[in-house]
Parts: sequence; C-alpha cells; structure tokens
Amino acid sequence: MKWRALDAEPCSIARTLSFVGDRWSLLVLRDCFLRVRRFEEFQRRLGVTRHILADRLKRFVEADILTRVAYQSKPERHEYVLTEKGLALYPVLMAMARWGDTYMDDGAGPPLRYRHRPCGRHFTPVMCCSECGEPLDPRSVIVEPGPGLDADAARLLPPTPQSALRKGGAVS
Amino acid sequence: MKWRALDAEPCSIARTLSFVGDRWSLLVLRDCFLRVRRFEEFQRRLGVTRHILADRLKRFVEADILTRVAYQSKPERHEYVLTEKGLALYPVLMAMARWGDTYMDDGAGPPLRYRHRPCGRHFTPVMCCSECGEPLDPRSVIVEPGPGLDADAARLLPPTPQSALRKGGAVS
DNA sequence: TGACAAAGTTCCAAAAAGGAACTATCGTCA
DNA sequence: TGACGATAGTTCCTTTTTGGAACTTTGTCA
Repeated sequence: MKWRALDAEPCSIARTLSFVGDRWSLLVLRDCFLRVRRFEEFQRRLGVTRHILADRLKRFVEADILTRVAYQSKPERHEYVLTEKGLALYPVLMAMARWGDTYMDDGAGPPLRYRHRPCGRHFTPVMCCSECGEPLDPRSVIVEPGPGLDADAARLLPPTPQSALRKGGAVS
Repeated sequence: MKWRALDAEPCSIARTLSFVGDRWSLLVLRDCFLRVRRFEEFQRRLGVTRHILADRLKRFVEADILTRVAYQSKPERHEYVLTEKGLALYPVLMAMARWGDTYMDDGAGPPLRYRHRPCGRHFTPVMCCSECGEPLDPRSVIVEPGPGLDADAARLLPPTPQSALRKGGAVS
C-alpha cells in the first residue's frame, strides 16, 4: 500500500498516521508544544536534516496543524505556531510520554514532569471515558461499526462476538 | 541523527517513537487491539509487504510488546498477542482515533464507534489529569524538569517562564 | 566591506520500503 | 503417491525516503 493513500482508509488511526506516522513529525510537534517556533531552533534541538524539517513544516501548514506567522519583515521571517487542530494532538503526545515514562525509563525517572495548573499538582495523563469518567481499559471497550464504515470496509471490524484481548482477559 | 538512537534521548516521547514512529508499527498494533493475531491476517488487512511485517512483529516481540504464542504444532504455527506493555499503548491509539474522528472525518461520520462496557454507552476518549480528573488542556500544563533529566539535556526544556502556546492562549 | 543570522534549497550517498517470486512444513484429497 | 492449499516467512531487485554537507538569499551590524 502506498503511504499517503492512508488518508483514504476508513480508519481514523490510519488517517491520523498519514500526517504523523513518520520518523520526525511527532518530534516536531513535541517541540511545538514546548514553545519552539523557529526553523533554526527546531533544527538545532532535533538534529533533523534541514530539508526534512522544511518538508514537515510545510505539510503541517498545508494541513492547518501549524500556521506560519511573520514575526518580522526585512527580511521576512516566520515562526510556526500550533492551530487548534494542532493543539488537539496533545493527547497523542501525552499518551506517548506516559508510555515512555512507564516502560522506557532508564532507571533515572522521567525526564520531564507535568503540573496541572488548575489543581496545582504533578499528574500523569489518564485516558478516560467521556461518559462515565472512568479510566479506559482496552478489555472493556466494544468496537462497533460507525456511520462512516462502508460495507466494503467492514473487513476492518473485529470478529463478533469479540474474543478476549488476551488469555485471561475479560470476555463479554 | 540516527533513527534507532532515539531510544537514548532523554525524552519519553522520542523513546516511544523509537518503537512506533514508523509507517506501519501503529497499524499493526491497531489490528492487535482488534484481535488480529496471525501473520497472514495482518498482511491481508494491512497490505503491508511481508518482510516489513515480519520485521515489525519480530521487533515487537523483542521489545515485549507482543508475545509469540504457539497455537498448533506440526507444523508449528504461532500467533501474536499483546502483552501488558503492549496493551498500555491503548491510549496512544485511542488518542489518534479521536483526532482522526474529529479532523479527518470525510463527512460520513466516524468509521468505528466505541462502547464502554462498564457504563454501557458510546464514548469518546478524553485525556484527563490523574489528580483532579479534569480534561487536560495543553495551555494548562506546566512542564518541569524531572529526575531523569541530566543537566546536559536541559536544552529540551521550554523557556521559563513558559510563554503562551499561541496568541490568546492562557499564560501563568 | 566582510562577517553573521535565519530560513531554506540542492546534490549525492545510504537506508528503508514496495513488489513479486520463492521456500519450507505439514495436512488433505484424488 | 503426488498435486494442492494453508501458514509463515525469506530473497531479490527497484523505488522512495532519509542523512549529511554545502550552497543560496535577504538583510543587519561593525
């Protein structure tokens, strides 16, 4: 399958990956969330080659994930700022940070900690159910076809009734 | 920067990306969460070339994200099942699904819907603060150095005091 | 005038992915 | 017995994507 064809797949994960499923995209966005805004600073921090960085920034701007804002003229200089659509990728990055903190810790503890301004405490991000607020367990989630799933694409569905995710896992 | 060197970066997102930051890894895992377990079925569903699939599965097994379980002998056949470490990547995938549902909807609505078995309702995944339970807004999170951040790596930190994430965003 | 900075662009070599065919083991069926 | 199918890979070659370094452009500052 061709790579950029992913955005036509009837799967929201595949569509998201058509933007961020490569070596550098999410690291560029991580830096955006850390208030990095300028080409040179992305390049210095990430060590990515310049033409890859230019390409990723261009694609993000085209996708309205970043906007290019002039911060001076003569010569014209721009910086890259997250849009609302870009800010909405925050849970993806926090989920990765959490996983890395848990499983890729080198023994020294997490490199960064996060403090929640409203409650004032250090926290970890937890993925919760929008309806009941409980933390999500993959074994407690039932996947169902949605309105955007055409008949042909039903191959993407899991078997019914849904089997256990693993030996000993919960079954309906 | 060399790609696999990412796992040595003092950043949990970079370390996580050293496993899942490529074209196919997260799609393989998506299928694992949909109860796909066998080589042929991954290959058929994803359209990925066979040697890439073999390589990704091998790497996941080596990383203890999947385990290889025999389901018959003569000839020996194995299937791939998520470990706890692999199951812990669920929030990453759900965050991507949510973003795709929101921003990559082709007008037909989401391809899949999720029902939370404990409360019985369709839900969307929401990233929340572990301490107060409120949904996270990137503009309300303060990033601080953690114990795993050596002095040299402090370059990864954002400027202090932390500037606004975007024009009009909240500032401390 | 010459050095410097920011933001790219260009060129070539190296690595990774795509595509198709090939291999190996065993069971089944004629 | 021998062909065929299923499963799970492996091999070979081509195309695409990255890595690395140098080069360009526009304007400031000493």
